[in-house]
Amino acid sequence: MVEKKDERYEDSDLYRIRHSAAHIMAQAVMEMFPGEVKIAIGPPIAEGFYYDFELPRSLTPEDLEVIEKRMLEIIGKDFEYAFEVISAEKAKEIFADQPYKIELIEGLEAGGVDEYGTPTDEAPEISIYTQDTFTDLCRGPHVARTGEINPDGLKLLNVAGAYWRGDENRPMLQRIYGTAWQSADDLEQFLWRREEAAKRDHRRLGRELDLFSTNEDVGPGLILWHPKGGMVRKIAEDYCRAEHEKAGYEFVYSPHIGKSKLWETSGHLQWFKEKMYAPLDIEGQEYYLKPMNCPFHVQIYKSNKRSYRDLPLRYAEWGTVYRYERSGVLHGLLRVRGFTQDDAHHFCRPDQMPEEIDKVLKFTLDILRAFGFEKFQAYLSTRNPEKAAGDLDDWDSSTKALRDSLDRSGIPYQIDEGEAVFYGPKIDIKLLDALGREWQLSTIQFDFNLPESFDLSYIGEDGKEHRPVMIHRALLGSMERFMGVLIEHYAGAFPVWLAPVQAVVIPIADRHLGHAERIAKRLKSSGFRVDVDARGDRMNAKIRHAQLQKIPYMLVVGDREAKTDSVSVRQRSGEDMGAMPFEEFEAILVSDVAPYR
RNA sequence: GCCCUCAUAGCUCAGACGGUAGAGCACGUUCUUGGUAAGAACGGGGUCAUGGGUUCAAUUCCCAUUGAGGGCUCCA
Repeated sequence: MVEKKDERYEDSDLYRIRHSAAHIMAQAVMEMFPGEVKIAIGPPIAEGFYYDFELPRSLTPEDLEVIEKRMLEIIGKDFEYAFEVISAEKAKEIFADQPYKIELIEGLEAGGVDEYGTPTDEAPEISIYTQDTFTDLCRGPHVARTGEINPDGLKLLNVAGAYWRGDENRPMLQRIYGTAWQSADDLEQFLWRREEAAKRDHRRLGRELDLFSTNEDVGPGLILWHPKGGMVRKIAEDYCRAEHEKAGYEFVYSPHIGKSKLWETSGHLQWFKEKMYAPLDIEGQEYYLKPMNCPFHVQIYKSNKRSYRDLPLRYAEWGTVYRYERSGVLHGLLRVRGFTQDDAHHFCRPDQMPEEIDKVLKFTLDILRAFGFEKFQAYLSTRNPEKAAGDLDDWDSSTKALRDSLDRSGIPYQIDEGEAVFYGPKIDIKLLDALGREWQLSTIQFDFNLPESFDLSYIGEDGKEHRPVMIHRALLGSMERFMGVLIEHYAGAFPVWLAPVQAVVIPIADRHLGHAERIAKRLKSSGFRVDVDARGDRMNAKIRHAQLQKIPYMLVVGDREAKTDSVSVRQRSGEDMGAMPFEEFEAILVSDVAPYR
């Protein structure tokens, strides 16, 4: 990002340039299909702009070249942007043959929402911008003249389908994405970042590093973990389990299916059914594949009378759940149909709640930091009146409890109005990766619905039954998504503690194989993951192979090393650390992984 | 699910007016025994995603299905 820090994007020159570029694109498209184009909206977005059109035919990449060429001509003519405030009647006249614009104008007239559907306080005035032959309904702002757009900073990117107003019941439009920058350099940097992101794509790295795959016969959205990916995941899980144990969690296991009665009681069949798979018939009883683990944990809680002295109870499970996702939304490891949550449920007394939320928030951030993530943004999701179980007081008090805890934690947060799940408000934590991209993993959810519907209780100091409160949380979220994020964050070059192979021993000639095997054996017996590259290739090829596999250390051994029981160490950064005694290298490995043992 | 695009060897991709296919990498064998990012030769490997249709003939054209990619929407 190159915007100035304290300036809002909406106020920046870049925003005007992109907004204006969108208009110029619309003009070019309208000229391409005279009288046949219905224009929708075309705003600037984070790194560019788009415009949605209804067109007589599908656009091709060649069309984009033509449109881009025409845009450069329009820019070259240096047309002025004329701004005018007009009445709704006049606007309807101007856009008489543009049904989408008419709908927008009617929306503006009614007030309350702006042209992009965002709620506004006062009824906005209606304005138009005109450049050359093209007039668009628009509140601006724009650059003063088309010539202010740098033609070398402009590029059209791709075409995609998009529903009018994002509503799948409305017409499907064609959206052209483009980007515009102040300089050719900025554009180049942007394209470089895109390329870098493509290189880090976890689907590509998953194949190249032999971490995981999917398979047509297995089914879409279902992941097969290969030994290398499985190792990374195991290390991550082992580390987390140990931390959970230290933090007072107990481990439980639950089955993958449960009878329909369970899901009726829990409310899932009422609130979550569209994400659940069709039931299985077992001896005339209906069973459902689990979309969540909570009802099982609740039953474990219920298996005994609980005393106030027992609380809080924290049940953790790496539980694999299955949820129906529409085929078009599946994406690598990030959006799948079967995934394993690092799930846990806390049962506590109401008075323990604030402290419990504080603890789990801190625990979450500690774990994420351990994996190398430093920047976070939290979101507090509040009640959705359409989709909410339980009574309003509970929602209010629990939302307040979450907000108070966020305030105490000091991490920045936003409110997501109406985004809560059916059983309670929640905090979602998103993290920023090495490329500054935002990912949602962690979720901490208040749940007062299940204690109620399963009639949970504990015996208080007063000898009477009381209702416990429940927190439902996943820290890494799903292991699948987390691994996807981790792969992209590190571009596949996992830190030593997570690397599936931490070092590879490379014998220079066959006669050094014995020494290589001995080195590997000693490191393995100290608990390190070490391979010997015994293939018939030359040393150079083996080093190249290890580099491409992003193995942290390459240990070259030849005559000199065999004689002195040493290894020559090359790091995957390319740095040659030279020869060192075996013990010295082992100490390096030990210190690399020390914080995680 | 919807719109658009795509599917040829394990991977990345060529290919032909419709006449059953090729490269590089990977894999195997042999030669080479090397000092920090690819040594060489030879070899095995494809029902051209699946099912229909058109045709003398389909991997190629058409339809459907499955899967993948870019979006919309949604979320862990």
